[in-house]
Amino acid sequence: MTTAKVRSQYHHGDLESALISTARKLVKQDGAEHLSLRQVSHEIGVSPSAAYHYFPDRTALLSGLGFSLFEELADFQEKEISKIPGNSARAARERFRALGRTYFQWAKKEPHLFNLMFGDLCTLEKVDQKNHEDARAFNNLTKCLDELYEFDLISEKMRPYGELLAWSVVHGATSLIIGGHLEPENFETTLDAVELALGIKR
Amino acid sequence: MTTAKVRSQYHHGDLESALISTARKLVKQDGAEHLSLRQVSHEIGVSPSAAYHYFPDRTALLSGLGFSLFEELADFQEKEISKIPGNSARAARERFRALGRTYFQWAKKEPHLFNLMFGDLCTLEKVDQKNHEDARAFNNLTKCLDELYEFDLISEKMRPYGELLAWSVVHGATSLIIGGHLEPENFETTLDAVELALGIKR
DNA sequence: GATATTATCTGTACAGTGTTCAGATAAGGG
DNA sequence: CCCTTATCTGAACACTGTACAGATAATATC
Repeated sequence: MTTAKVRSQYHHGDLESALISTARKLVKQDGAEHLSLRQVSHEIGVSPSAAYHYFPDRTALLSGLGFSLFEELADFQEKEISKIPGNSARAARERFRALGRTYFQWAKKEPHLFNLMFGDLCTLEKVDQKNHEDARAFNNLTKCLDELYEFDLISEKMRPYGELLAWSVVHGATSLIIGGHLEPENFETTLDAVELALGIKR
Repeated sequence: MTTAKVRSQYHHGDLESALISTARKLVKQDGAEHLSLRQVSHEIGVSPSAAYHYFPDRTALLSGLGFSLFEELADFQEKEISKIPGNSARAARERFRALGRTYFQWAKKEPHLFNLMFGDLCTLEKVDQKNHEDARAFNNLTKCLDELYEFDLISEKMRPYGELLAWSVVHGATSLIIGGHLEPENFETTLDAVELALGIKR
């Protein structure tokens, strides 16, 4: 269904995306450390060693999945933000808040996938590609902050810290809440704190 | 050496702490997902099934280690902060900054251990004990913020958000830098941003 | 001090894992 | 139609977590 190629390939579909998508399903359920290559292969109906034609490693499949999740998160954020139209100051402020909220919402819905993205497995490898991935979310954040700045909704003193502060605090609160170190109702409070911190007027 | 009991136990030392400390060593080197119970046992010189008398599970050993790391981090922070004496406003500000810096420094030095603490494995289980662990770091933060407030170094408006904002942003920046999504030199900038955000006067 | 009880660890076994590699099978080009 | 190339299979190896029946040492009881 999601695959582009014709369904009736003779002894295979397009494996690469099938591997990633069923890996996604299994990681979503049980977490990254419980993902078994053999289980993925079995679920697809293919031999255990078939995957090695597309990924050199189990961890390569996982980090491949991880990178695709950065796209997925950015898609989700952009889709939600596009629901807030208008060129007003109020709309700009709501879009900024939605950017943080969607980050949290997505992670809350898919904690195992979120932990894969920011865990040990996507850490060292393929720095170039990864920077490409999270750059998209970062650019959205910059766009949002620029918009706030145009409407004079963010203090000049704090503007240079905008991206760093907003991303760090949203990511940190999300991560701590998912890990059970903070309660979920604290997230909106944190967003309030960010707005106050950046000098965004109510 | 670190063990309390006499060294010459007949056919065992005190295994529980030996298990945790060599698990610490191996996770520090290779990350939590590569920890093998058999390797731990072999390194200690004990049978593979011996560990099951102290931990029901491989993940139980890992989360046991994880909890001990919260103590270790708090120890490190308290040790460093105690190096900054005095009851001055300047000292209070430096202690606050040191609290964030030590969090980052420790994580930077032990990224695999840090990822274990806040990864999938220490997420769901034993909520009571975990709250006990990170409560110590949280109390230190509260103490620091109270001290700042006494010296009138933090705005009244922002004080209620102090713990949430500081912990989230420090944890978030740390996590993002360790994951390679932000550059390390951004951390001090982030601390500047927090101080500005909380209204701490230079 | 000898004996029974309990805590601690061993040995073996099983199912499942990642990974390799020589070959089978199908697809597509000459 | 054959032959090259991409794709997948099957068997094999070393390793893993875990269970369980027993061995061994430490401790308590008489």
